[in-house]
Amino acid sequence: MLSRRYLPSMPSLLALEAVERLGSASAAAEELNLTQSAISRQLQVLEGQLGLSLIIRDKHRLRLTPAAQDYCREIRRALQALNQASLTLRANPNGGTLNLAILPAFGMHWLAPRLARFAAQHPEVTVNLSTRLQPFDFAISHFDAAIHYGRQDWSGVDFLPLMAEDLLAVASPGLLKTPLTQANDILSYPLLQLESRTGDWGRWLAHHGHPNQRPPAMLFDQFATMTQGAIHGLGVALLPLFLIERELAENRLTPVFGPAIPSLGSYYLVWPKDAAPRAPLASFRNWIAAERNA
Amino acid sequence: MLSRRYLPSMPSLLALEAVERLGSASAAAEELNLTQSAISRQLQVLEGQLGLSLIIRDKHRLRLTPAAQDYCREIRRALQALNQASLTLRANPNGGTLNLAILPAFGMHWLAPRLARFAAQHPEVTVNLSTRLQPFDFAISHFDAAIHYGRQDWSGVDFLPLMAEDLLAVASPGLLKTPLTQANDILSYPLLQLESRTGDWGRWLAHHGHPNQRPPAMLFDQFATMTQGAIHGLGVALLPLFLIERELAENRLTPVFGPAIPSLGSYYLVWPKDAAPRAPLASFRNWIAAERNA
DNA sequence: AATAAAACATGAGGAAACCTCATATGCTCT
DNA sequence: AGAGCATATGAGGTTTCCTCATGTTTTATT
Repeated sequence: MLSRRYLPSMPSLLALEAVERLGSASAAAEELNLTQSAISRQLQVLEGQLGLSLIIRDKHRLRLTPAAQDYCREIRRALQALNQASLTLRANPNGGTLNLAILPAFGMHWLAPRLARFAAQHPEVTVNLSTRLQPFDFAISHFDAAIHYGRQDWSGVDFLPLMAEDLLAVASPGLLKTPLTQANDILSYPLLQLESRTGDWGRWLAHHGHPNQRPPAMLFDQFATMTQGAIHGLGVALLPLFLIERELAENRLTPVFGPAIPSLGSYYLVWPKDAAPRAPLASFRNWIAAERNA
Repeated sequence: MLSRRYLPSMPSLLALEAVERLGSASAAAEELNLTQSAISRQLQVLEGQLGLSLIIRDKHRLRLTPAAQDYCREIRRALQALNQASLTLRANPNGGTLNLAILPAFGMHWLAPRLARFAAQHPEVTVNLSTRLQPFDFAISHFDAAIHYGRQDWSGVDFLPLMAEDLLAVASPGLLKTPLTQANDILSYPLLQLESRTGDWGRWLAHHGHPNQRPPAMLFDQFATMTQGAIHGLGVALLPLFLIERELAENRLTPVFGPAIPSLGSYYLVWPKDAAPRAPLASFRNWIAAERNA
């Protein structure tokens, strides 16, 4: 339960936050369209209410104590959440909001082109997209749902498969002087790999008859940068087909050896199993379930 | 930047939050030690400031609009964060706070007995422990550090190995009528397994000369419940030695076949690579680095 | 059906919180 | 030394917040 007694007032929190960020009461006053006097008093009020001193007044400079800096970190996050929630509500007074975590590559290539249709069908829902590179625990995030890649090895969630993935070994057309005659030859080139998918090259080699290898590779955190690396001749990359159709068509990337092989994981829409049902999520689920078949 | 203009006042947010939770303005007034009149006015103020109506006044009952319910969900979280931060600060005005995510089993058996020593050495640091079953992305959580289990396959983090783990196949003493003569025989008993470690039985069998198996198993989300299941004769479990020393000593669990085998992963202290340095985390890291060798 | 109980809205007015202005004081830099 | 800039504070005005008292409508009870 929230007790009114220990919650500081909004102006005092804003004052502290601005002072911490801007380094002086005067600067904070300017940002908040107040006088320096107001800031000074709010800081005193806050210290009085919390019953401790937050600020070391040292030769007419304001310095926050370490504890106050920690405190500031927390309240800033909370204030931003309040601000964001209020702005979202103003922007969209009738419908709901859907907070969706996406994978950057999938979001750009698969979801983005389709999302306009969802927005048209459900103008009452505002979709907030936020990019995450890794699966995460819904219990500590504020997302209604997420796009994950993997093998359904998540717990406490329901999911809906969206798309399988095929991986093709590609490189810049200039990289290979002569075509490869066997898969193993690829080891003489630098290999590019996603840091979240470190087994892929081993699987690719096994698929072509060279099991139990775990070749070293340059690591990238996102497909986008890895694709750019491959285009610029950094090495051979194992990339999802759906991401590089254009690069292949325009001959900026070219297959190196063999056909595309199916990826170990797939893309899923994932949402927490025990969350209270919400209309925006239900709409989105229904829409995406229809969309993935289209 | 936070603008004062769109941040509602604390009293108005508290009023909305309480009304949503308790269902009436009168009840909210009682909880907040205010009059019903005050609540009624605060709701009007909030609606005026946001420029929309949050409440459907239907036959003298207050019902929140769907958008207002969504809004409420967000502000409640933020208010609780503010409350929590303020209370923590009051409780510990001089030192810092360390927010640590732990794995339940490791936290109970390894960390808890040692943590008192850290608290004694660093009375200025308050440690907040929070149990998480899975690794997570620091970018969306508020943790300073975490205890993870795995094989260092995380990105954007630094880590410190804490402890390796040995797995022993155990069961209730009454479960096996006759001792097993070969590892394979274990397949005639129900197997218990952690849902986050689905490869373990396969690895155990391979270790005993039966590769490429992936036996079905009952899934548990935590070691604690799985241990209880094993004790009560549910089947054979593969459990970390350090968790079941007592159960073995008191003969509530007994080894089934073979010695303990090393686990694929280890326990690590993990913290975000790019976070601003903080004294509490540094102290904790130093302490735990010394502790793990003790 | 009448009545009591409970819920919300609102006018009036006081208290508290918040802010500004004016001014004092101390540090810093040239 | 003096200009410039920083914070602190007394005095006083404005706004926000809250209560009291009262009225209206709904719901429950007798």
